[in-house]
Amino acid sequence: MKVKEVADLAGVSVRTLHHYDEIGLLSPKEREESGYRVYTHTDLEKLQQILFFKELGFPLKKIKEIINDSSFNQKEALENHYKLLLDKRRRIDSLIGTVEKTIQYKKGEIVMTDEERFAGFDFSENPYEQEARDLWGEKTVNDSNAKIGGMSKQQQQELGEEFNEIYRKLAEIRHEAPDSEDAQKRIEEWYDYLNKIGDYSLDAFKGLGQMYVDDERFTKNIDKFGEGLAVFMRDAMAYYSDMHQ
Amino acid sequence: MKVKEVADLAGVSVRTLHHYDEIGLLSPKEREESGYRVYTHTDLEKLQQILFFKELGFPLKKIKEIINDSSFNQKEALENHYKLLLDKRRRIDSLIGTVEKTIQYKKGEIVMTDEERFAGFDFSENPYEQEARDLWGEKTVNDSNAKIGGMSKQQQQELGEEFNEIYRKLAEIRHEAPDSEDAQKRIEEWYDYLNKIGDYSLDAFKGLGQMYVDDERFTKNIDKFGEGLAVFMRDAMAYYSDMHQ
DNA sequence: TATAAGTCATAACGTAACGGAAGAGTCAAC
DNA sequence: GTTGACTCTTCCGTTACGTTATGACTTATA
Repeated sequence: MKVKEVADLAGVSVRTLHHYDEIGLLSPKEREESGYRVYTHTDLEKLQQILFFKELGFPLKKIKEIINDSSFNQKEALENHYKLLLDKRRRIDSLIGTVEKTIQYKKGEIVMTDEERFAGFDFSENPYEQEARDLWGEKTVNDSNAKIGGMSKQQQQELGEEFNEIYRKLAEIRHEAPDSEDAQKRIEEWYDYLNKIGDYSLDAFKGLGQMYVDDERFTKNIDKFGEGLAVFMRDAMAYYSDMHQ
Repeated sequence: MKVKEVADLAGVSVRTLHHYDEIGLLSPKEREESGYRVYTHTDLEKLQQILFFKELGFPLKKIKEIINDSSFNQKEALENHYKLLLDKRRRIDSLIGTVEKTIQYKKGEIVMTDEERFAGFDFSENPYEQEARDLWGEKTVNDSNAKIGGMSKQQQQELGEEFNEIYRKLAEIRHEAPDSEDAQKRIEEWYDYLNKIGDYSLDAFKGLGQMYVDDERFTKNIDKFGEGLAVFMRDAMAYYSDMHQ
């Protein structure tokens, strides 16, 4: 399918699809010799996913992180969408209630507190946003190590790539012993990398590793690269920092 | 109430309230000697209205036009909000249906057309957006005469002011005869003004006047400045163009 | 009553997700 | 063989705030 067909089908603009291509969110693999974008069935499925996330208020950057993640699970995602859409409907219902009340109030039939007047607007009041966060990981793998905050977005993105690279490499060798030469070499890379961002003492480094196992949000995100990676990293990081004191 | 109280109550940021003040959407009348903004009860009611419109996807500029319009009717507005929220809920329901179907599809239980895959996303498919437009006037008075498109936003805004000015003046004299000297002088201003934007022949000018009466969207918007203004303008414009052929 | 914590103000720059127009190539149809 | 409908890339514009930065004001507490 060509771009306008897709746009009409999905109810988005051609410009939007171009934009999604630009930012690498949805880039149709194929191009005709003319240079025209050709969207396959799989691209349509992906677009559907994207639109679900968008409807639920996720920023495109986050959407990209989520669905490009190798461990992204479509079925799980759909079930989460389902939950979040129900929440959203509840919010709308709450707003409808507020409108009804306000109409009555205007007629002088009831009184209304200021709080009631804003019921349904306040996102923080209901679990909607929080739930979304919980379902998809507080801040995603990319910035889960904080500190990154103080850098330019440019720098962050560049680091993000390397970040994922290191995780992938570690995942590959996660069944080796944490104190093996291979593992320790990779962990050193990890330590050096972290110190390009922040300032990690060996102790902090060790503590961070422990957190990978203790904090389930970290565990979940890290294990996306491979089951058991968090534990493996904790052990390798502990060994590394003990050895270099 | 001071700004943070309001922000917390309504679930918006302080910056948002500052922004609304900046653009003149919601400017608390009172200030303490310290310069602090003080929001009254009426301001809260207005904020509620604003948030309803925002929830329904109206841009702030349009919201400002609507609620600052002297003819703005709160009760009517609330009833429209109610309708539009119901629509929105239907859209969510449709999306929920789409998720359910997609899950079944993934399980291999059903087949799914590409159209079904995007049901609920496409705003143009359901009457939601169109209804919103109908309820609040196609493009509002400001740009209902098209042509303005080819100008910088700056210029448009400047013209917008004058635009409203002319309408107001015309409304003041709308009970005089359309061929009176007064009326014809004002209509000439109107003609000159239009030709600063586009290129209106006298015939086009006459036709435009007729449209003010024939197209109920125009009628509605124009008559906001005063009941019967559209008819008055049509007659005055017809007379004017006949006289200057 | 001093002083720190919290809140307020303005100002100015940054960002996200496109919109819209320009200029040029492509494709199907008549 | 020329329209008319699409397509491409490029680039500037816009909306609705977010995010500091800097300085003044208020309030709770030592």
